[in-house]
This record gives sequence, structure tokens and C-alpha cells, in this order.
Amino acid sequence: MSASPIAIMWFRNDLRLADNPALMAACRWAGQNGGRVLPVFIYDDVIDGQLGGATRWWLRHSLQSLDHSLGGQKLHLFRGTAQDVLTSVQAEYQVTALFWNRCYDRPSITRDTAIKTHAHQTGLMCESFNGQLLFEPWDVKTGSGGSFKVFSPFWRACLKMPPPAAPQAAPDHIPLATVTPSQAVSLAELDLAPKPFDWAGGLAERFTPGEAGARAQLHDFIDERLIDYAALRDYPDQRVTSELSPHLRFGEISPRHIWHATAHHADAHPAQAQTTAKFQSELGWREFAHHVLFHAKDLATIPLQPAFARFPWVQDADALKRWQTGQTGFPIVDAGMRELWHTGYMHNRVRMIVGSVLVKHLLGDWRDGLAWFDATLVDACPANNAFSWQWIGGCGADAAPYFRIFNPVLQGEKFDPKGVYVRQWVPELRNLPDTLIHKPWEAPRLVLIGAGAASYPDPVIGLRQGRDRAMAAWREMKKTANFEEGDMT
DNA sequence: TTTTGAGTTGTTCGA
DNA sequence: GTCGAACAACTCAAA
Repeated sequence: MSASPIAIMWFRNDLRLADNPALMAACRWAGQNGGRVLPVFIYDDVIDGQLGGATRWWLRHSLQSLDHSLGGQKLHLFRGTAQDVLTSVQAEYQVTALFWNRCYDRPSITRDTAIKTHAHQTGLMCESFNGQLLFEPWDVKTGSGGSFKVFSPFWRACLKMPPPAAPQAAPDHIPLATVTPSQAVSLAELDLAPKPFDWAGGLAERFTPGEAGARAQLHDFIDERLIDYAALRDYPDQRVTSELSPHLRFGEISPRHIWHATAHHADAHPAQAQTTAKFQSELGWREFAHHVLFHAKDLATIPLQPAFARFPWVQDADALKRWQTGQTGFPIVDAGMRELWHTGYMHNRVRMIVGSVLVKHLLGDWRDGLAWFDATLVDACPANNAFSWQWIGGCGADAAPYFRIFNPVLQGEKFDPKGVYVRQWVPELRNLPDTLIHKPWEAPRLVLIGAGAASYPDPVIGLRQGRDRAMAAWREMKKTANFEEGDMT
């Protein structure tokens, strides 16, 4: 048994040393009590068992990076349910305190609440902190004390709150415990490697998971791309977005850090105040997604608008497969889906277009889109992914009018006018002229053959047909919903 | 309590 | 080719 009392620092979605309030508290506690800090990560079968392949790949590298920052072989890894793991560590050592940063999805909240209750019953000091958000979901309230359903008033209310605290530097010294719990496993035993074969080459090429990588990404963004962000953020070939989302996913960098770094930049460059505010409002969307997640019953499965409970989504396995594999015949859609498959990432504008085509033109269930994004996207998280699919599915609280249906040809011509993005990801269309790159079905047969594009599929559905069918389905649903409502009164 | 203005991201049609 | 209007009706949030 260790002589000094131990505080467990339970890492979850906060795989960093800087601006980590739970870690700071654990170090402070250790200093005051002559104790030691035991850094722990638990691959919780219940919660992390749901993680998709791309996020598992990221997690594996992020854990490796965090362990390295701690000095190597210092982060203790476990598999199992969190309560069991914590109990086993408590049984082995003199654990008197437990610290973590909060999660906001319902399964995690339920788990954490039970653990906290149990801890208090057994005399274990247990404290949680905000390490993941600029504002706690329950602190942002409407005039009547409720939660927000619309982004703009939500973000206005956020900006009126006391600003997020300045980020704290990593602790000078972490008094690490020098024990090795008997239940701990190796990184390999967490079994996070891509299966059944290593498909993650494209991910590794594009991203560097870990706290240092996150920081480098932020500073590169601020120095090189923030200036153009507001003007060019919708153009997928321009690559001016921050691409910080996967780093935020596991908390390799805190949103406070991003907030203050960009604010500081805007102070020094007043001409960039507007583009900075635009970027910060995207952090606001992340906040809003967590706000809605926290207040929703089950954001990933239950439509926020009850009328959608019985929407006649079409189950078409073949169409879904073509969408997933980038064979819809709509170049901008296929480019996005192939970018996703190869790199674990997709530009935000393109995410909206592919989502719209699945949900509107194909009448595919938004939950099928959500599941695919969960499986393949490196930044898939319970808040952003579910929130965004509800939004594009039209069943979010702030639904777009039913007639607002993205036309993948117009969107392509508007945001990828030279077809640079399409040519990168759909190489069989490379030799088509710009005028046909977004609608190859209009090319004469001979032109297609001459360009080597003959193998490219015809559209999975006619644009006109898909649009009309979607609008009809929506009208029908509204009619039914109104009828049922009227029926009850 | 009632009223009022507003609501991320669009497309099509016809003049 | 360009431009404005139409596309519905509803909910949210604050005054």
C-alpha cells in the first residue's frame, strides 16, 4: 500500500494538461494533503463501447500523447464499467479524493451521478468541474428561466454572461503516485486499433492527435487562416476552417483556450474583429449543441419536434449504401463522402449538402446518417453530431422551412465553382470541363467517354423528383400533425 | 398576459 | 442573365 493518500484524476473528454480544472484541483489537493495524484482513463464499455472507428483511432493516439506528456507509463488505463474500476482501485489503495471534468450526454450524466452518490456514501471526496464548455448548459437561461431552442437568442445571452475565465497553464508539477493498479491494462489491450485492417492511413496523414497537435493547429489557424475565415469558410477547397473539432472532441484543447487566443488576436488586429466574431460564433454552435443535448431527452434518437415521430422515412438499403460509399452520382456529395471515408473528416458546408440529399432527396432517416457519421467521422461527438443531424433532418427545434432543400448542383457550382474539391475526391471526373463537373449526366456520352468518366454513376434520384417527393412528404406530415392536434382538443 | 419581431447556412419561377 | 417575390405557417423569446 502507498503511504500517502491518493487522489484519482479521472480523464475522460479532457485529454490535456493545460487548462484542466479537475487536474489543477487534484494537484492542489495533493499539495494540501501530502498526497499523490493517480491519472486514470477508463474505457467504459457502456459509453465508449459506442465509439466509432475513427474516434477510436483518435482516442488511441490521444491517450498515447497524454501519457507521454505525463512522463510515460504514468496514465493508468482500464477497461470495464467505471464504477467497478474505481471501486477496485479504491480497494487497493488509500484513495480519498476523486476529480473529473463534466460530460453532458445523458448516459454519462447518469453514470457520474451514481458514482458521486456512491462516493459520498463511502466518504470519498468527489468534485467535478467544467473543462469542456465556455458556459454551463444550465447557466444560460431565457428570461423565464428555461432553456433556449433557437441559436441567435442563445448566443446573445451567452455574450451577455461574464466572459469565460482565462485558460490556466498546465500545472508546474504533478505529484504522481508511483503505484501500478493490478487491474490496469496496456494501450494495446484497450483494443482501439482499426479493424479488421488498418484503414487509418488517411487519418494519420491529415491529423496529429494530442495536446501539442491541437495547440499547433490553433496557432496555425490564427496566424494563417483566421483572416480569411468569414469570407472563405464555405469553400471546401480553400481549407480556411480551423479543423479543431477533433481536438475538441476529446478535450485536447479547451474552448476557453481557443476563445481567449482568438480574442487576443482580434485585440491586436482590430481589422479582424469581424472574422474572429464569426469564428467564435461557431464555438457558440458547439455550445448550443451541448445546451440542447443537456436539456433533451435523447438527442440521438428522439426528434425534437414531436410531429416527426412518425415521419415516413424511406428505408432504401441500396440508396444508403451508395450515399455512404460516395456513389450517388452527385459529384459534390460523392466528393464529401469519399473525403470522409479517406480522412475521417468533411468540410462543414459539404456536411450540410450530403445530409440534405440523404434526408430530403432520398427521404433517408436522419438517424442512419448520424450512425454513419458516428462510425467514420473523427470529430463525432454526442452533442454536435446528433444536434446537426436533427437540424438538417428538419426536426430540430429551429427547423428550416420545408422548401429549403439544398440543390447539390447549385451548391457545388456556388461553393466549388472550379470543381477543385470535386476533382480531388472524384478523380474519374477530373477531365470534365468546369461547366459539367457538377452535373456530368448532362455531358454527351462521347464527352464522358473521352474524359474517362464513363464509369461514374447516374444520379441515384432525379433532382426534381427528389425535391417534390420531400416537399409532399413534409406537407403530409404537417397535415397529419395538425389533424391529430385538433383531434385532441 | 399579450403582442410582436425574428428565425445559419435555399431554390425556383417569372418578369 | 439578373432580380425580386413566392414558397407556410409556426415557435421562440423578449418587450
